[in-house]
Amino acid sequence: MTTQHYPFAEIENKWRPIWDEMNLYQTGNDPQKPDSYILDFFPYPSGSGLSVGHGRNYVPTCVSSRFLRMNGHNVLHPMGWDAFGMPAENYAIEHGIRPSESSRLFSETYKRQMQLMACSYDWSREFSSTDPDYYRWTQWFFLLLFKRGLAYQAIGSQWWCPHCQTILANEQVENGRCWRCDSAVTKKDLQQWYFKITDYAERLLADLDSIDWPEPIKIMQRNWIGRSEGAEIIFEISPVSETGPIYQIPVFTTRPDTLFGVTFLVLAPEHPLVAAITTDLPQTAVSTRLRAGVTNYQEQSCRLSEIDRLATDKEKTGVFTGAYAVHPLTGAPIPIWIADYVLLSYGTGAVMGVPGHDSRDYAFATQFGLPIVEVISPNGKPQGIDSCFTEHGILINSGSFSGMDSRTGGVQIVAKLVAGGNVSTEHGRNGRFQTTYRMRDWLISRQRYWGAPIPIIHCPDCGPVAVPESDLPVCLPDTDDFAPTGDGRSPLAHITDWVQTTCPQCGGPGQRETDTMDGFACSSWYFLRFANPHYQEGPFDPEQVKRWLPVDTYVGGAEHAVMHLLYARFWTKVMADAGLIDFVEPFTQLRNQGMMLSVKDGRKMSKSRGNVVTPDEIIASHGADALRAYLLFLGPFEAEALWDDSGIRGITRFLDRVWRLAHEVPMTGELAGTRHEPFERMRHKTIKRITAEMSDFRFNTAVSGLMQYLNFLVAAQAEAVSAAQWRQAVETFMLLLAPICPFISEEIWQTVLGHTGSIHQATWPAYDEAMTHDAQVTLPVEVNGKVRDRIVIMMDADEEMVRETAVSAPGVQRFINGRSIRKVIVVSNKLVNIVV
RNA sequence: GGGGCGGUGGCGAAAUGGCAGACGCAGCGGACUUAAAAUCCGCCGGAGUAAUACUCCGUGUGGGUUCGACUCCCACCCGCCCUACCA
Repeated sequence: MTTQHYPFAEIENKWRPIWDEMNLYQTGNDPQKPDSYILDFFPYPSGSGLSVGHGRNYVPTCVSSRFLRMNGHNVLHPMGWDAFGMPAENYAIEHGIRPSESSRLFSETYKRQMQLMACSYDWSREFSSTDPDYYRWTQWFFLLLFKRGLAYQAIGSQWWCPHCQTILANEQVENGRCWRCDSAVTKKDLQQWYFKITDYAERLLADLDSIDWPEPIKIMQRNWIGRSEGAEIIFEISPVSETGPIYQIPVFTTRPDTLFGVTFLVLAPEHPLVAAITTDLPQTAVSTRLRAGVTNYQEQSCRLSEIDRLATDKEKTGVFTGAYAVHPLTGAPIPIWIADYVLLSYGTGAVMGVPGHDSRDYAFATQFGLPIVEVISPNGKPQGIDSCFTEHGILINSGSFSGMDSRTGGVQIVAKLVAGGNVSTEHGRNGRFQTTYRMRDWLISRQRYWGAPIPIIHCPDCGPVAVPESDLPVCLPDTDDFAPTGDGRSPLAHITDWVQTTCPQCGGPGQRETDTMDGFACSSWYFLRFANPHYQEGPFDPEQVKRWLPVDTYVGGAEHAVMHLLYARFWTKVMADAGLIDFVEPFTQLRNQGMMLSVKDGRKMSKSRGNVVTPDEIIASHGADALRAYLLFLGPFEAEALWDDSGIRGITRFLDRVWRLAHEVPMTGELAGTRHEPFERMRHKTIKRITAEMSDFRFNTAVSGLMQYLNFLVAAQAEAVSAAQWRQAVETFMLLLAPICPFISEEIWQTVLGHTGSIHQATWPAYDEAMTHDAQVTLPVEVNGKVRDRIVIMMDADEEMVRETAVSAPGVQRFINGRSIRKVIVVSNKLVNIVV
């Protein structure tokens, strides 16, 4: 019986229920075997379901898991849902259902599609971050951070998305726009909860060196953390009157060496000291105008959209406050300005203006006619102030520091300030060495319903009090009234029954915190839960976590480079500090799959662009095996790939030919007396190659390697190969193909080859190194770097012999043409190059 | 402005110091067929030549290192992505 085409639908329908029945992908538990934990990023199910683009993530990890299982590993390859958050909630609002319902619908679709693609997850470990059994422990972790002083409340001017009606964290604002809905964001003052991730900045930076992550991701994290070494320098303000208070303005600078070049100070418009120091002497017309100007400017910069304010090419703006600071080393009066190019949230919210050596300060000074002083020069001679010089050099015009190298000088200037400078201060010093980080604390409050409630009770007498662990979870109340109200408070605030409670500390009346947690809290520890998702005694089972964690291979898109991946590292370090776990990095190896672009417009596949191809349609028309193989074949795992429907025909043809070959070649009968040598060598070569490529995430070349092996086998049908050898070749082929194309390989394995067990529980084939190359090799022989002839010699032949054979080859002689040979390079088993 | 990634046939790509274009798509020619589909065989970077053959050119551009460079180094051009007054 020879069937022309591989009947994918029939074969898939046959095996799906059988595999389910035998629980094929259950996590291994054999103490003799090594354990491997291979994990996909926690997906956030959306209403549009999966596109083939998602397969770029899930298929490779599945193939890897299958490969490891066949290589004798216990494999933990689980899947679950990061289901709190706005898409589910917005969908619920639009469709008049509850978010719990929309979340369930979305994750069911994801699961169905993943199963369609034959992703080999252990579904018995599935959970959702929205299960009270799960978020109970997310709340437990909140309390852990709270008790360790790492969760705190502060009032702050925060990003506010008018469309989503919620506060956003810094990293959720992209170019002044909301990362989810793309609306322009504004600012709003609210009491918020923060996690003190900045306490871990140094360790988050340092430990990057110990993990096997793509270098670009590490670089992005380093940039995000933004460590910057310099000094804090304190400027005192000349008192406005004899009795007035003496204010101090600390500034952060990376260039203390330029201190003698300071000609002004600039505060952020929102800086708390602005109102206090702005000259307020109503008897003079000038200062009244100043005060009005400052107030006016402050209002203006609040109103400016973030996009405008961040536009670096716009003209510098600012106003003078009327106040003067005292230069800590020279005692000179320094005018104090405010300007929106200084950010309150970085450093101290104030900078010293050094127009001679900072391009922004230069632009500002030029704009407002402020003096420019040159204090660094490349060669120690004044260069003039027509432009600003931002490099290091030799200090000039810097008192006793003149003539020093600016790096040395900077250190000495700070040392002088630490000792007290020339101008006395109350603290006895005018500065110190200081390291600043660009990273801010992690804002976790969300004024939305669909999230894990923050487990805090506000008591008028005791302040914010932790909900006792025994009272967890603080469940989300069932309500139909979950739409945001636009007043900046969570919808939970309107559910009085839920809000009103008693203080666990004093027993008096208390009110529940109504903010919910950022979804990134849920995804900061889920990888621990998978080790034993049904554990009830704590967030995770310490014994199973010891066994499986940290995650061996973690796979997802590069877009989470600074959010999820930084938060999860932070929580892991907190857990380690609390003695809960014995490792400090959650993901030993990270790999990023490339984006899937549509061939239609060359852009990322997304529902809004209308260029989505779903796995459902491809599996219906070509089968799951073809989809899987094609996804891998498109290009390198980590590179972006273009989805082009027409290319999948190549895979379909390949599977049809595999099907036919397996049915056509003779696999029973007498073993011939002699073994077909090249046939056997090719088998070993292919095993070696595919094994290496699978281990190395080089799935695209693994697929083409299998195609080449098939081409070889098809051609070998013309050769005299014994039935036994054919059988062995077809078995090997199916085993190598099994992780990529689980259905066709299983069908041939059991039905054609007659095995009784599943191919997915079979052992990966072994190869003999000695058989992975031929006895003879053909070497190209070059003359002056150009191939002129080929010689056939024995593998590992003696170099002298190779040289002689090469030189005497006719094509070579023709080109040497009597010239003298200067050098002969012999690269063993590769090539010969003759230099004449 | 800063950072990252990339640039190889008509297309997706392979080769990471050693025969550039494996493997596949599309295309062209042929076989089979009444015909088509499917399948199979062949060709498939450019130029020169009647031509087997052969020669030359060719991995964004220009230099360099090397017996030898898609690969390493320097400079530049182009595209995409991220980030942005971070003091």
